Amino acid sequence: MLDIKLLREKPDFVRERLAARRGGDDAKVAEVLAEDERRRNALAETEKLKARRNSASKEIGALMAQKKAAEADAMKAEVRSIGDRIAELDREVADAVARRDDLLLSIPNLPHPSVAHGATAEDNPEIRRWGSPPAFPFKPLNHVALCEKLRLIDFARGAKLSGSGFLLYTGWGARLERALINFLLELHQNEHGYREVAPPYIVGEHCMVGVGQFPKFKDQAYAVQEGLDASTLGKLYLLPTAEAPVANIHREEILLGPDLPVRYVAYSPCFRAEAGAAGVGTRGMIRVHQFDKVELIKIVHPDSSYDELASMVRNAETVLQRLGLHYRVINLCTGDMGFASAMTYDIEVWAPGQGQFLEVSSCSNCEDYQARRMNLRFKDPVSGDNRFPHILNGSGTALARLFVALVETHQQADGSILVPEPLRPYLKADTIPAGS
RNA sequence: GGAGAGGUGGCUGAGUGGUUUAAGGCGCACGCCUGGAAAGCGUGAGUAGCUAAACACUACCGGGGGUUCGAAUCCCCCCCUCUCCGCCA
Repeated sequence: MLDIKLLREKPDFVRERLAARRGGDDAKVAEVLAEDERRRNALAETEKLKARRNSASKEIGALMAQKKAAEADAMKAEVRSIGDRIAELDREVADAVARRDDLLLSIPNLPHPSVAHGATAEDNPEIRRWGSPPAFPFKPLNHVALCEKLRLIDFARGAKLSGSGFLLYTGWGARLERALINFLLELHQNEHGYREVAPPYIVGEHCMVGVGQFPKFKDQAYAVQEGLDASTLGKLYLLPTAEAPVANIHREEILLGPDLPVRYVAYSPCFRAEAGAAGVGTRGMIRVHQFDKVELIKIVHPDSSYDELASMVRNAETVLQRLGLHYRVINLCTGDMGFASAMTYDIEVWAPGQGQFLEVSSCSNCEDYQARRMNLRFKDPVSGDNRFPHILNGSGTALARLFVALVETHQQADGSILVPEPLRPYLKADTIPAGS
């Protein structure tokens, strides 16, 4: 969430930054400030009364010790009426805080000043391209045809088991998926300095709030309940990204300065309801309800967060370079950025069978927006103050679309798929044979 | 799921209704002492709110609610940890 002090001190600046976003509702600023004002007024009064009550209670104790019961009783009556007013004011404070915080939780992060103004994905500046689209001396197939021909994925039976949007990986397909997961984890751990963690795949609601998934995207999550006990519904959710548990690992802690930067890499499946997205580019593996992803998370000092973002993007790019896949990096404009992000780079890989770039990684600096929501702080070694660190997340990378680009790019004239050299130790094969 | 025990500051550990503004100890920071150190002595130190800032004040003893003039302490609900039992990959 945003810093309430920033809203108090520079409300016009906040309004202007919010207006630059798609869905940035700058009208909420005034509502937040009104609740904050109500809270402070009630708080000032209740604290004065509490000070009076505390001192009076001590006096009562002294009077009773001196056996002055009549005087003590008179004071008790006075304090009792103060107590009623305190209870009233405390309710007002609690109500104002609840309303203020509900509003704050629904306000997105402010875009970094350098982010390009724009409305849609059309306005995202392209930063760079790597490699070039492969040229085929034969008619290349798309991944759906390839997967069916090589029996990598059984789309029909996946849908039979769990409905459309769920994949059944089979044979070489399952092995390739597993090889990719291991390749990615080991790359980021061994070469890029991330610590590997394996998180729960079900997370509490507070974690979803912490990273900014909730309350806005509640309709996109799978809620789970315990058995038939519907009263447990709404407490636990299947994770839409490993960011949800991993970014929250240190929530409500005060990290020591030397602990930073913290860098984690985690594999997890990701579950997304994709409500309302049916029929939009849903053929094959491009948009599915469950996919695998290797996620990168960093918790860093505010001064170094943009350097850390740049290196995170390079870490994700390394994946595509090693696998010999053509890609481009774009910088999301104000209108296309995610809810919690101050700046986002997307990496899009070229899928020859689709004739388009597919997003396989999104690397964001959320600055202190998430840290504030999860009350994660660090002790600044210079000032000794407790401050909010910056939290970054990036896919390193999403697997389903990587799978698509890989098989489409490296398909051979004989129908086999050439396995890129760095992946061979993991798959224990040079090619996926045509007649598998 | 059942039974029992527990949750107090960075750690340890007192505290069953009123100078507790949470004792004592360990550890920490600073100072005195010393040639230097240790020991000793002294001082300080939690988190947040409020404030332009500071002082003061308020809140915080797992979380929430209640009783009371006053709650770490009494009552109720919940969460977590540990031990044993049951079930289980």
